[in-house]
Amino acid sequence: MLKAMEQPRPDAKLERILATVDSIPPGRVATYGQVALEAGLPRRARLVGSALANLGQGSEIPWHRVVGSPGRISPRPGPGVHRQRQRLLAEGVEVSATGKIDLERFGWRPG
DNA sequence: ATAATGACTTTCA
DNA sequence: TTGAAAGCCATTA
Repeated sequence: MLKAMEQPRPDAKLERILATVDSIPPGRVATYGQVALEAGLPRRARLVGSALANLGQGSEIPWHRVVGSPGRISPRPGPGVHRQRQRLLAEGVEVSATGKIDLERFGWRPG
């Protein structure tokens, strides 16, 4: 028998991560580490980044609501940073020209 | 199995 | 306050 089909869902973790990101309310932002923690995966901040990087264009996931620990949009190649800033501004989140966000005011607080 | 990589985080100068 | 260095860990090569 082929065990090629019985994959133990490598995506299971990513599913949880994406679900968590999807639960971030509009006008709020969460850090990568925070998302990982909420998804039940402590210390997996980088995995969250990978998951988002893997998203297609047409994804419904609000990836723009995820930022780095200091409340700053994580630098990356491409126009992603700019688009993220635009989307956040459109939601009413104050983003400085350098991509800084006040987590005290716009940080997501689960619970 | 070993090594390199990355949308991260924390620590230290 | 800023920037470099090390720590972390699943995914890829």
